[in-house]
Amino acid sequence: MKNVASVIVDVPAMQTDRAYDYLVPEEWLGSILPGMRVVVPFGPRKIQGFVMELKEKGEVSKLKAISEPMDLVPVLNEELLSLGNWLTDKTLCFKISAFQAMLPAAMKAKYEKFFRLEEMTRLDELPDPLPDLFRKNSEISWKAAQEAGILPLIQKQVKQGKVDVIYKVKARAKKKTVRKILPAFNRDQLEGILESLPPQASKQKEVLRYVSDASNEGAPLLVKQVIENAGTTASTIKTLVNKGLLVEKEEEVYRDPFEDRLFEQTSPLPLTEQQSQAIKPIVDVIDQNLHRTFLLYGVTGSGKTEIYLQSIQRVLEEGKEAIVLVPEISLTPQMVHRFKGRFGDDVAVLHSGLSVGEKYDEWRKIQRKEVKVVVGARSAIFAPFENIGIIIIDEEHETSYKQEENPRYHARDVAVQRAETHKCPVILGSATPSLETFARASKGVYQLLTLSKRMNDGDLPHVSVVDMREELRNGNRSMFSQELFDKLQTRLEKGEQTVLFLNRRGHSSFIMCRDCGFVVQCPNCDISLTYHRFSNGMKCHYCGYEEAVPNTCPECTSEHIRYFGTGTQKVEEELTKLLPGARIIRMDVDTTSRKGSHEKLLTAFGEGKADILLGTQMIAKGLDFPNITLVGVLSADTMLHLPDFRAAEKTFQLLTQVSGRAGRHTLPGEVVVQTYTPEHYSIELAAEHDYDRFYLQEMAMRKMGAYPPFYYITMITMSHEDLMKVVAIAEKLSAFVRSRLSESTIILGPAASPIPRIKNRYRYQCLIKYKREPNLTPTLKTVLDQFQQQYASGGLTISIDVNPYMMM
DNA sequence: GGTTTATCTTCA
DNA sequence: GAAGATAAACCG
Repeated sequence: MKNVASVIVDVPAMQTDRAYDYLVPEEWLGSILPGMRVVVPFGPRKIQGFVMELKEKGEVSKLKAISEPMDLVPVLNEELLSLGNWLTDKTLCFKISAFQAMLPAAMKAKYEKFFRLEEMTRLDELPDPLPDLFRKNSEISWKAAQEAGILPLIQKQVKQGKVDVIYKVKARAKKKTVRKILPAFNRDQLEGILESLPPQASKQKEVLRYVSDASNEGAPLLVKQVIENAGTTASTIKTLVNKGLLVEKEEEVYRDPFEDRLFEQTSPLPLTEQQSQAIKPIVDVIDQNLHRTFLLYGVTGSGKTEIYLQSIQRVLEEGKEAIVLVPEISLTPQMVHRFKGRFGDDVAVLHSGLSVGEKYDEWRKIQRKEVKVVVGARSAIFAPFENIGIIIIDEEHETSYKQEENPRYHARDVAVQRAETHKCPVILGSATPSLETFARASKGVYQLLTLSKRMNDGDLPHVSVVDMREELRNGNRSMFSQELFDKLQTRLEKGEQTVLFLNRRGHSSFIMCRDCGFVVQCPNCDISLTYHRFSNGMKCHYCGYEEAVPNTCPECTSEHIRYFGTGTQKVEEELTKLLPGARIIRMDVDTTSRKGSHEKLLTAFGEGKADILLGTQMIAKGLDFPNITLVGVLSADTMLHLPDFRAAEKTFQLLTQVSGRAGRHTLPGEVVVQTYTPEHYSIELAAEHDYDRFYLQEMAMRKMGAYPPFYYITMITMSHEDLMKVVAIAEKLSAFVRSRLSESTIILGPAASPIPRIKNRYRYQCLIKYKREPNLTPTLKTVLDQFQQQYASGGLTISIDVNPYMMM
């Protein structure tokens, strides 16, 4: 009899990163299955866990029993369970983190502690104010006790055995319900009932008539609607329920994030010659149930989405499911429209803009097989489908597909892994593929499909690169070059729209003293504080530290201290000064933080309510309005100087992407790129729309620097409050790693991180570059093991990032 | 991660 | 020698 469950418990720590065995109580035998969440006793408390497998015998002799199951059916199927193990191996994360990453946040448990009277304890034994409190409630929450300042008092009672501590696991997920009512009689009885009611109860009679009439077939009616349609109130209905004439019931509903939106149904569009060529191999692979990865390399506007849609159509016809990943989808409502438009209610949407509850509901639609297609951001790659027929990753090169916290996975790798098990194709789509992907396509590891023509046969916009040093020499000190300014003005006159694009990184507005050059820095992190006009304060992006803007320089007491840099707010100010008539929409963290505001601003712009859209990289995506004929990039090279070997690649991708926003329809588009380094190949070649040459040039650079795709890299970052300690540990750690890895492997460092201190912790890093290193994972595991003690006691943290995208 | 248990400090 | 602080061990 398999009545022992091995369980991964919700304690993300090295020591607990293994399965614990529990007895399955008789009453749950057969209903507790692998992949379910359960509540288990762990030490003195109760926590959540995932059942891995059922077996006959436990590892130790006496086992505790599972307290209760948290699910009716498994939330992780067999495939996802083994995918979790794979993820753990690949990213060196805790098992529990891997499983939690695969589920919506709503399913992560919350814990709370309570005090309860021991059975034998009488109230008068306790000191004030405990008797009163326990008289009111049989349980006092830990938090409440703490807030009331009586925590030490209660804990004393606990020690004396008079009060007990109990631990509760709370499910975060709440299913949304609506109240509905049903008549408790059938239609023939209605007249009799109406007569039996007192004559003055006219409202009640009206409601009964309405309900009896409206609920044919005995379908329950929404209370809300009855109130509206019968012109009554909640209390009338309540009275009728109390009289037993109506039956009330709660019914579960999905929160619908797209409730009041209509999606116009679309049908497959005829494909161009190139599109048909590209889709053929995909369809072949679908028909043959094969796994293969395709790179769909198509210039902006070449119709990649239609290929996605028709491939999915094929997959659905075969009775299978599809996963579509898009970068931070809340930014591309247009994409949602296209999928909902084609596949209607078969589509679930998972993106960061949804509330926890909404995400949970969308996830359950997938789990219950109520949808066939999921469109979502990174984590949607874990959608619990069981019969996947295709996985599509749009804008494959986007770095948001890499999760920057544990488990540090890349959705692309997970996609390929899942597609292998499901024997289905993966399609990576991009106009500017990542070097890694394009290199694989060139080598034939991926199959390359090319779309070189724009669908409307339009030309790519003309890009002119403006040397800002030249502008400066000519005495133009503003942030707009003469050329950009002239073109802006022409657009305004013609009533056409402009998008102005500002690189945020490295140019956020900091506070600097004009006399001595002093920059206000965060006291906890080695980074300058960012000015926020909203609160007239300065904020640290890393630790959240905030302080008011000083009136005088703390260094030299000069009064010429003010904010610098080209924040979007500042650009907006200058724009209104230079072009007083222009209507501007600004999109940045400040104006888009509220839910739905992003879409609202975009819609307003699309409806022509503004002449200029000004924003950070968030506007680079999914912007597709016919009236945009000018795109301006204010400073193309800010990103170029970051300490990141992908800086050139990112610059190229970004410039290509923004330029693609201009002239997508009948009106021709123009792009102006302002830069201080016009000779840089990433800027030059982006202006020429020449990805192929950029690829060759950048590959040469990567080869020289021994970077991906020629080498794999893994980054180890150590941090500690004590600078000397972290230096010592870093030395020891890298020496150890060096001793265990092969000769051909390059180990850089240890060296201080580009941001040497965050939240008062000093950071050192070590970069490992390797071509083939079978010993790497075991070595890293040993590292984690060996430094565990200091990890636990000395406040050391080690983070390992296999294939990092953030080098800071 | 939280809790209990073992070990070390500190101070009368 | 007890109370308090800190490190180590364990959780089935």
